Amino acid sequence: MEQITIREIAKLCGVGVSTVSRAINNHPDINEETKTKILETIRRYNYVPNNSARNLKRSESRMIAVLVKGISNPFFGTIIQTLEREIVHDRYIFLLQQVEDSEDEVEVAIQLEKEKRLKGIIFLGGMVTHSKDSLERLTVPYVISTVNMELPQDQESGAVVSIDDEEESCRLVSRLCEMGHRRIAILTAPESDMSIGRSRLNGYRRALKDHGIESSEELIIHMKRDEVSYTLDCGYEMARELLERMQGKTLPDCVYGVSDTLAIGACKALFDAGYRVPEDISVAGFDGLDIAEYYHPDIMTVCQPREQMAEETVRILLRMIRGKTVNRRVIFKAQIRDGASVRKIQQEDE
Amino acid sequence: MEQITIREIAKLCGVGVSTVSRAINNHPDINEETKTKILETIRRYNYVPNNSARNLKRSESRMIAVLVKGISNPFFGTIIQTLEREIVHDRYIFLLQQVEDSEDEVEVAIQLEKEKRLKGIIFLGGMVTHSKDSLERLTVPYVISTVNMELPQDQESGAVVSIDDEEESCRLVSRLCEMGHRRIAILTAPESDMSIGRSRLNGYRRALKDHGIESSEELIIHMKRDEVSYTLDCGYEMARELLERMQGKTLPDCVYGVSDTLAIGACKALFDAGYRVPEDISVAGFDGLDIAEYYHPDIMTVCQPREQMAEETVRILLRMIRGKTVNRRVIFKAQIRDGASVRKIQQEDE
DNA sequence: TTGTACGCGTTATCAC
DNA sequence: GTGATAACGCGTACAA
Repeated sequence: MEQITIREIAKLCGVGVSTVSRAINNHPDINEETKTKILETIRRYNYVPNNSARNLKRSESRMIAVLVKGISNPFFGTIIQTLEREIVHDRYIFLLQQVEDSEDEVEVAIQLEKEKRLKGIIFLGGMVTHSKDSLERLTVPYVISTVNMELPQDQESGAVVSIDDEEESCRLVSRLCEMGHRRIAILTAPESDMSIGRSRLNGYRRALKDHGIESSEELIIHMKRDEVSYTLDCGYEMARELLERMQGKTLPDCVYGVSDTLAIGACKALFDAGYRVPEDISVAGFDGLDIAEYYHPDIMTVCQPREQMAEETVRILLRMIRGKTVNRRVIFKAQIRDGASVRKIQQEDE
Repeated sequence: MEQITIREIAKLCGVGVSTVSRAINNHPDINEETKTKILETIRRYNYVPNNSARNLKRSESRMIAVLVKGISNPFFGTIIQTLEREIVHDRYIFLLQQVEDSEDEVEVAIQLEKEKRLKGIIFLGGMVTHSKDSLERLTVPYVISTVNMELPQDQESGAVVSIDDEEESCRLVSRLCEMGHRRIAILTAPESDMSIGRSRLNGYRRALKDHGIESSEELIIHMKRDEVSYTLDCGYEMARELLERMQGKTLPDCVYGVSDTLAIGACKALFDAGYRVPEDISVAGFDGLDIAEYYHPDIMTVCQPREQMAEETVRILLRMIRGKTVNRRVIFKAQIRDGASVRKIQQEDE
């Protein structure tokens, strides 16, 4: 299939290639008449400029890329929308790039930066551990969003926007304790995980300790097979395992899933086993997904200020692009959203 | 920031650029020793080839692009995963490309095809109406997946894989009728919509007619403001409107949301209004999302065979790429998944 | 096995 | 206002 090029358009119009280029790119110094004629033949012949050639030649673009690992994660939905809105609002071009689980997001970023002459980069998800060596190879500003990562001190072109997972998890569990819950089970990431699963587990442990409750290993359910997967399925399976472990023992007062999806999956397992939520057992989640609010009963959860975080992410990135100094670490406060999935336990229970 | 190029690597190693190129691209005809030396210096200097230049020069790639409109739609989650698995399995490179709501997916495809020298294209979502003119400009095979679109007869390089939305919707509503429901409300897309919302509404109408039930306009709720948005919110709002319309009248037996998200949103509105599902009113959905199964009560729905459809999509595309003839229109049969959200109504009700 | 030279399709810099 | 022409960075005939 013969691809038509700018040269042929030029020939067809009896003009030089640079004139065609001017017409395409809305340059001011061009005769309106010739311009319309050129655009006309471009349409007639369905000519489409080759982006690779353009990127190659162009010294810069106004493009900001959002690299997201696990794009089907419902947590990212509104965040991506907000990022896009803000980026486009500032007249930058928005590029959403999916990163495979097996890929290294920083490597992808480094390649993309060259390929598209990026102005800035936003990382969403992933980023558990990254040597400063690889981050140093980025030559444009970047923001790591919704992942509470330690940034090397000398990374002047990088910033982090997130919540404090451990702290918020601790607050949630404290709240549960204050509502009279003492036997609180947790569904979390594999033992090997060093990301949010770990932080939220640490917060859980700290809250129990603060309330003089001894944490029991049998109430801590980790995902199997070292696979991090915050899915409904997974929550279901983990709750099943919990119930199995509990045979012959007293049921926990409450099950805390470190993501809303885990919590909802757990609810299903409890219902299937004939329990009621929250009458027989309470359930709490984390993240503040819409579905947690729409579930019946609605799930008590830690609501991350996703829109604000996304807005702040873009704000910081743009400031860095413009060479201004910024706060390189912004930790948002989350809000506990009460839900009917957690009941208040009478003091007489103790 | 000085970007290092292949030429400088060549100079540093005291070899020609072609030798460096050979080392990068794993060409066989190169001395192992020089190759390792080159790769070593590439690493030392953090050289990264410019993809734009590569794409420009390369006459072909082994890349298949998946263009998805509305990437955060949970319906696409497992489909995308399956597509990727199958594409990678056949040793093609998978590229996921988001298409903005405001963009024309075919235009994006035409550009991308040139830029990346694509071998094939898969469209997911969108594609409501497309003139054959624009589709004709694609020079590589493509498959429109999960959208039941009419393809112009002479489009030899295109195919469609989907379900028959009208038929399946009709089957679902017939099932509801057979379970004793007569006053069935439907929550669907705006009147202007000509895509799945329209088809599913048509199926609803046909089923009622088949069962000798007169369809009542007041039981048909369209989305507001001509915005197509299959969200929980939207389902909630529409159910609220339905309840308002029903003041002083008998409640419908059942609410049918043309997507599971709408159905779940509707449940919330019903619960908030003090009704029980399904005791006071039944609810049914469409699509077969995981969350419909995990919801409490679990939602009766039409389960699209998403994995099979995704597999078939790739199979067809690969056959086309290899120049074989294919069935250019594959309509899958969906399966009604029963759920506790719909109750059986005694015949005495009539 | 290796190096030279050309071309991929475009934009930018000049002259005119 | 317009047209040559030189890059952009890489892959690949072809010659060595």
